[in-house]
Parts: sequence; structure tokens; C-alpha cells
Amino acid sequence: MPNALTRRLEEYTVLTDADRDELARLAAQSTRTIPPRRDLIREGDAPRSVYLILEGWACHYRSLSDGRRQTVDFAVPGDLCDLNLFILDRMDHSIGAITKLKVAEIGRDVFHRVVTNYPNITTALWWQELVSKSIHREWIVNVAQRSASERIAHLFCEMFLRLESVGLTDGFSCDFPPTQGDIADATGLTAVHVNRSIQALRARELVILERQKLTIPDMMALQASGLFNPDYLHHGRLGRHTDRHRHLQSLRDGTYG
Amino acid sequence: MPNALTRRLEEYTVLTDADRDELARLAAQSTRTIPPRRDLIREGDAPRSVYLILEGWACHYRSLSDGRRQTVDFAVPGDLCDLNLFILDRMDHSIGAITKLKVAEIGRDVFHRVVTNYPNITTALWWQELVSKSIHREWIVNVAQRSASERIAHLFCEMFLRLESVGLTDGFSCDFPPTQGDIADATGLTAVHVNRSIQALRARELVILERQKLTIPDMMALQASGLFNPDYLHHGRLGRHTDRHRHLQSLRDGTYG
DNA sequence: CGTTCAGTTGACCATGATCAAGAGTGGTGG
DNA sequence: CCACCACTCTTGATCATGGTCAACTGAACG
Repeated sequence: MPNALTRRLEEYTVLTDADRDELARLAAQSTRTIPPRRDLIREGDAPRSVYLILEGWACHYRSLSDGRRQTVDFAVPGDLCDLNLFILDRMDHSIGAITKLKVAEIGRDVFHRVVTNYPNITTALWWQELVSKSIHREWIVNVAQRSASERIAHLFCEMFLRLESVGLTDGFSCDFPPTQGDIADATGLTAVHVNRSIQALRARELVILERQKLTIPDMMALQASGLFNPDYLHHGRLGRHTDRHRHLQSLRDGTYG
Repeated sequence: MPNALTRRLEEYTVLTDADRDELARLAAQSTRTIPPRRDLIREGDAPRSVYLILEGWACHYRSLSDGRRQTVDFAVPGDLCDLNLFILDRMDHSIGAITKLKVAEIGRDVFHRVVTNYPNITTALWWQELVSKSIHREWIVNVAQRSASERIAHLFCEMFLRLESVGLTDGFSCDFPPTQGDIADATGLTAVHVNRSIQALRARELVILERQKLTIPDMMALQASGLFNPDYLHHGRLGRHTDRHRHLQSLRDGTYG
């Protein structure tokens, strides 16, 4: 399997061979395995390192004082959690493993060295940061405006496309390990209602979901049913905006890297 | 009035006199006035400049294909909208004026010059970016998990503290220009239900809201009623974490500025 | 002084929550 | 290999929060 991080970042930036080698090194050094349902890091902790997901699914979540919990994003291979390390002093949310997880732990020093020596990578990391902010915005819209079935359809579309961009789909299918309870945490619904809503989607033949495997027979139909517009993912931009790339190049010659 | 942007950024970074002068220049050059209810920039547009709010309130919002709209954040004096300019090629959301707005328009060249020459400012801008991402996370929690009254109480707490951090509160009060319809757009409720929920808060003497003026007689009580925990705003951190500041300094000597 | 827009109130309705129980599935140890 | 346990999924009945539609009031501004 090619490096998922490389694939993600190349969605946006042209990377040199040296960049790719460095990313491969990052992904290889200091890997850890986390059992399912264990927390990687908790709200209030001081971030020690940046985690790169190599295999498995995780979730970013916040807890309320009365015990309610809300997942604010999923993390899949190629995702970095997060750049907070360098700017904020405490985690404002937790990161938990959904499946067994393989992560690369990137310490301050290593990360600093990369940021110093690899300008393309640095720019790409900030791009990833802004895209994930855009995803947050879409999740606000999702839970605030869409009906239960729409929310779930939307989530399926998003995760499928995010996995596709790192090469983890197979035709119309992909792994989908979150339980119905996990989906409930992410969509602001109860597990019972998630169950009924998924059955409605199944009845309309919009999704097949069994044994942690998601199949979307007609992506356009599912997108329509979830009022899904993929623009917010900012995928596939590369090469279409040479003007912007020239501009970014000039930034790099300056201070960004 | 002292420069709101300076106050915001000093929440986090130590700025030199030169930094402050530069921020004052930024806020002074190329200002524009926008009438209420007009869009500053729309979803799909190519961002031309960064906007700095000098006076008034704006909102960031997304529209669904069927006409529904969701506000994903408010912007008040001292807020920058957003750094997308340098990384993403299209706006994934719109920014609309709630009140009459005074903004400074900062073009690419000017912005680039600042980022090149003022490392403290650059770091502080990224801090602002990450804090606003954290605010997005909290809004997801807000609309997904809290009841109508809780959501509105939470919004009041957040906006009051954000205004306080730029010196725009007066004792227990602050301006609060959004209409009940605007609050509905931000909380995923209808205007009718916002009305009834505010009445409930009033009946419990948690807020006084009249003529665009919000008074919070007992902030702790309001926070409790909205399950509000201010940590996610990352305010008032400055000086408490000298270790982190040393680290940031080393970053600045490297590549971040 | 009238027009417009925000705020308010009432009656009724629908989406999704809650509570409870049962069925399917997978993993573990005897 | 089978029995048991835990967890996820499924189904049903009832309830409550908040939505919808419609009318009316009050304040602000030209």
C-alpha cells in the first residue's frame, strides 16, 4: 500500500521525491498500535506529539459535563491529529480509537525538522488543517439542518470520498467500521434512530451496509438524498489552478517554508 | 478604542511595538463600509483579500441546495475572515453582514509582506485560526447535543466572552445585534422556538435581552444552564506557559516567520 | 403616520427520543 | 467443539421537543 499521507497531500501539492521519502520516513519511525476503544489522547492533556493514522479509524470527540458525548470528526489513514501541538497548549477534545489503530507518533523535534526543511510538506499540512476546518463547518450544517436519513447519507458520502482520496475504496465499496452507536455519536441521533434511518436508506437501495462494509451502488443518488455537495472537501484541485500554485511558490520563497 | 485585533492577538502572543504599529496600519489602510444584510463574499467566489472586522457583526454561513441556511460562526471586531486566501482556491462558505460593517481589506501583497516581516503576528494568526476551528467543534456539540435553551445560553456565553476579550463589554452587558432569526440560523432552531426559549431564559432571570443589548446578571448561572465550559476558547493563556513560549520562539527562529 | 420588520402568541403536528425486550453475531474458555 | 457472554442490531410502544402555519403586536424609520 502506498503511503496514505502522501496520497492525501498530493491531492493538493506537487511533492518532490525528497518530500515523498521524508513522508515515508515519518510514517515508518516510531509507530504504535492502539487497541480498539482506547483513547489516544484526552481533552485537557498537553499534546506531546502529532499522530498520523496509518491503519484503522479513530474519532475526535468532546464530552459534556453530564456525560453526553459528540464526535466532531472521524480520522482515517493519512489523517494527522492535529497541529495543535505547536500553537495551543491543551487538547480541547479527545481522540479515541474505533478500531485497532496503527499510528506514527511524530515528536516536536522531528516535526520541527520537517517543517524547517520541507516547504512543500509544510504548505500541504496547513492545507489539510484548513480542509478539516471546512469539514467541521459541514458537520455543523449536517447536525443542524438535515433530517436523520440525510445526515447519515451525508456521512456515508463524505467518508467514502475521503477514503477514496487515499486509495482505500474498492469500486463501490469501502470498509466502514463505526457501529450504529458510533454513527449516532457523530450525527447527534440515538442509536435506535440511526438503525431505523439506515433501514430506510437500505429500503430505498441507496446503501448496502453489512459486516463493517459499506457499498454505495449509486453515489449520485445517495448524494442527492443527503443534499451532499463535495466542494467542501476541496479534493482534486491539483493542477487546475496554476495561478494559485505560482502564488504559493512565491510564498514559499518567502517565509512559509 | 484600542485596536481590537491587537487585543485579540495579545490574548496569545507578546507583541512588540513594531508589531502593534503594523497592526494599526493594517486596520487603517483600505477600510470599507458594508450596509447591513449585504454579503461580503459568497460561497464559490475566489477569495481576493482577507477581511478584518473593525466594527459591527458578521456571520459565516453555508446554504443548502433547498434554500436552508446555517450560520457556522459569527465574526466580531478583531476577527479575521479567513486565511483561506493563501491555501484554498474557493470560498466554501459565505460571509454576510448582520449590522452595518466597517472592515479593513487586506490584499495578498500586503498580507504577504506582514507574514514575511512580522513573525509574532504570523504565529498569532495561526493561533486565531486554530481557536476558530475549536469554536467550530463546539458549535457541532451545541447543535447536536444541547436543548434549545441550552444552545442559546451557550451562544450568549460564548459571544459575551469573545467580546470581552476585545474590550467590547461594559460590566455585565454587551451589544448583541443578531435578531431572533439570526440566532435561529446559528442554533439550528426556528425563530419561533428561539423566541420561546429566550422567554424561558428571561423567566429564570438568566439573561436580559432588549434593544440589541444583552445583559448577563449571573454569568456562572448562565454557563451552568448552557453546559458552557470556556476552555475551548483558549483565552487568557498568555504568560501561563513559558515553556511553550520558548518553544514558539525557537519555531520563529526557524521557519514560521 | 404609515410601512416594514422584529418580536410574540396559539393550535396543531412530526421527527426523533426514551424505555424495554428480543435476535443475531463473534469471541472466549471449559 | 460447544456453551456462554458480550455486544451490536432490531423491533415495538409511548412520549416530548421543537417545527409549522397563521395571526397579531410593537417598535423604528422615513
